[in-house]
Amino acid sequence: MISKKTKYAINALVYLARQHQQGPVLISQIAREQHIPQKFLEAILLDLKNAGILNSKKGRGGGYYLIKKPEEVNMAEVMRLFDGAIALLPCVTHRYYERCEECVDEASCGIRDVFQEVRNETVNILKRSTLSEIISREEQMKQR
Amino acid sequence: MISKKTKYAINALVYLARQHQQGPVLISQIAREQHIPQKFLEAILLDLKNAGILNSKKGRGGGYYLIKKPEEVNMAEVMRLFDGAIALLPCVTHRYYERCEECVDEASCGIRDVFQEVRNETVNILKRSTLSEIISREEQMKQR
DNA sequence: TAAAAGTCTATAGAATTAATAGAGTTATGT
DNA sequence: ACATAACTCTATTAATTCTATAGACTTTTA
Repeated sequence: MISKKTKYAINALVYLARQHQQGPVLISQIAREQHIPQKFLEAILLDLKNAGILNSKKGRGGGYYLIKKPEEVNMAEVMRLFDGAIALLPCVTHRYYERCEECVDEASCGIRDVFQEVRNETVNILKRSTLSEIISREEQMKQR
Repeated sequence: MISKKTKYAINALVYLARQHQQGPVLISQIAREQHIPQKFLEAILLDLKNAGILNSKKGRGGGYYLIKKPEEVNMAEVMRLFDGAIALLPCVTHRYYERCEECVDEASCGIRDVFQEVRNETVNILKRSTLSEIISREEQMKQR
């Protein structure tokens, strides 16, 4: 399961992507409308800003806004930022690789092979799932 | 990430499947050869027995052995047994369904739609990954 | 009938996740 | 200039889950 942090992050991003290029949005507004604890959300938005996805403006009339294009922000990136590796085994990730302590022979491990496949397929799906993709799917679903 | 419990379970199952129909295997032997803490393994094997995958024989010459055919035990089943749902979101599972508390409108949720896809693809892969499938892949990898 | 082997209950330590509190800093509009 | 709105940072805590261990008990069989 993904963490609440990731889920909150995605929801906030979709919310902000919907008002792309309409100026900064208050943290308090995002928190209220997306049902996210405000203090928790502050930390999340800050991480997204440090990752170069959002930017913020201080003072009166300030808030957070998207700086990447909605079609350039994908779910794999967001998940990695908050939950780390996407793979289900430490020995099948590129960036967070770690050997399984109990492993007898990694090179011929059939389990590893299976989860390698799961990881690849999952990353493929998550990479093509961008904010704009999500929003356009939502519009389609609403129309029916 | 999957839990160590699931990982240990899979390793123990593959180990037992390799000696299918050759009589009971000692817990202590599985623990030693697969590098699994023995007491922890005992609990795992018991769960697998209660799930109808293994059976045990007590007393001298006893131990655990596979009662399902190796081609009938798949990774989806094992993962669900120890880690619960395979899906990454509570709202996209069949057996463990739960609404996301913070969700504004589930019916038109684009995030849900994405993770639905991930879940379906993952379950497909895990279901076709049986013990015999894993073992035959391992044989292939060893030959090279 | 003793030893080998599985079964069961309880507990504890470690790690992670989720959430909150509060002080501090910065930018803005008037 | 300056009050205010808003973001930033550090600590702390509560809750949950995961991993592992201990020990007593029961069953089976040579």
